[in-house]
Amino acid sequence: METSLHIYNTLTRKKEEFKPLNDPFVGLYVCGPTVYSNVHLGNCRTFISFDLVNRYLRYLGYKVRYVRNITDAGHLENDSDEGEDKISKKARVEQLEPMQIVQTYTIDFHDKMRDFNTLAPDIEPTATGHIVEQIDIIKTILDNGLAYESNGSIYFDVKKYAETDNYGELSGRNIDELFSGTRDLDGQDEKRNATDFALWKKASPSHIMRWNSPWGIGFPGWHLECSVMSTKYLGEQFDIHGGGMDLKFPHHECEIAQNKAANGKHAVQYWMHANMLTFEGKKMSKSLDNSILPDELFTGNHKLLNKGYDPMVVRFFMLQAHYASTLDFSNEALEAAEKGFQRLMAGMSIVDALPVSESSDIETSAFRQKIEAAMNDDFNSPMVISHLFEVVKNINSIAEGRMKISDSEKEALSVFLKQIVFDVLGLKMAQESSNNDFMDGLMNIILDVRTRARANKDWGTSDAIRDQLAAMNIVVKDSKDGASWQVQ
RNA sequence: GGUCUCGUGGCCGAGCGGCUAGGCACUGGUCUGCAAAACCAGCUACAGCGGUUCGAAUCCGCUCGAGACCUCCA
Repeated sequence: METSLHIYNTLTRKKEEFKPLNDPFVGLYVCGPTVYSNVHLGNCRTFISFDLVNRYLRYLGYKVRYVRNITDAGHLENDSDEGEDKISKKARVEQLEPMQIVQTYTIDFHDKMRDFNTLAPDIEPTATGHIVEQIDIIKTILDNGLAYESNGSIYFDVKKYAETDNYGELSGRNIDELFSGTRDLDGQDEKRNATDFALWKKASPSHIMRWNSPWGIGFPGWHLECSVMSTKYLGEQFDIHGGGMDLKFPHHECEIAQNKAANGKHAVQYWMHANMLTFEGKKMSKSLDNSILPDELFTGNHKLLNKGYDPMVVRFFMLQAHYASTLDFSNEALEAAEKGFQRLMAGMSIVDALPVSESSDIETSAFRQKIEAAMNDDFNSPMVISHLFEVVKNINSIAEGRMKISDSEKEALSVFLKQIVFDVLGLKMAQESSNNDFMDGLMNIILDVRTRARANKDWGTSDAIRDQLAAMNIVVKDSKDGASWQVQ
């Protein structure tokens, strides 16, 4: 049983005990989105995964500085040298100012992150806000002889770097194979080797996002911003760097190389990679045209969906899988998650009203120990949830008088569950489908009529009301204490 | 083609050398005018074939199958 936090480090491919560089402070950097379109569900999974990490670190008492960037420049469309900047292209196509694109999708991103109840990062820097710093680091790398200028652009010299350092240490790539596999450069290329990547790109006359630099008008390379902003806000060395699995190569590999080329240090102590959300076994991505937008999922307005799901149901669904495993998305899986989530929340909502006894059959401290052990084991949220359902089972047993709980244990359980479910897992009660007094008033009248019909054994009226409401997706639930309703 | 990961009951998904994870579905029960809801109980799976071991879903080998990265992606 793990009594201290262990993290799977994708650099060493081992689970390692977490020891912050500067306890109790923890530096956490996560690669944020490129804001050229709406965030899709797969993106959200990564950020929810690292939200769990952030929340648990705070639960453990660490003083976390969470930095997550917004990529608003420099991210090229295709090959890291050929294509157009994604934001620039969108701006050109839609005839908008690039910063309009950035603003629109940054707002969308923030809205969705709020829907999913993720904690905002402490610092959210943008690439365009750090052009000066990016130019500075390029100068340093040039001075260190690990980059070269070519026709107004600056490229990182991977081959030179690989003479003293291990390019490929994170992704497990063999540098020689990398060179031999991509040898055939056409004569036009500005780069010395195909593996070299851009630190600064010369802007063509049509390129709208452009800045002045010692090498002429241009824009920064994509990989640079993360090196620069993590160093600026977390220092040359910091604790955890996270991102999606698909950023491992080349993005994170390049980041490592840039940092080492600039200051000789491997910045990151623990590399963490969140795995992909798949649909029918395939990675959800825009290019495969199988991605789903959060709003489509919330409303159910998508050809692949039978109905809409509350953001908390989606979050719960994601937390039922380990962050480092792929998670397959389907209607069935979501419906299962919805039922499970409701069961968990129902259990939580009756804790405070539980009858108490002198003695107690359950011990909150035992649950706490198991649940913390699960989280300590590389943030094993599925295991945590499994333990929580054990707790729910006990809560229900107490409610039905088959088990006992003491007053002090009840208090402890109530506090603990809120900590784990709300603060660490970041769940909250799902929004009532209809949370307004007008609707409640109407429904009370209707259910009151039905209750009176039932009292008179007028089953025809009673069932007609129930059936008609069901046709409107309103489910009537009868219990000993009267009828309640829910929009399905 | 290269690098790597994974194949768990009807579905999703933990576990990763010995103690039947969990959720959903399903079946039975309690409750109920009936149904639904809720609750309780049942449901003993680890791709195939070899090997290591007292013992393997878990380690090793092979076979089959799937996926990711190598080009933009979280």
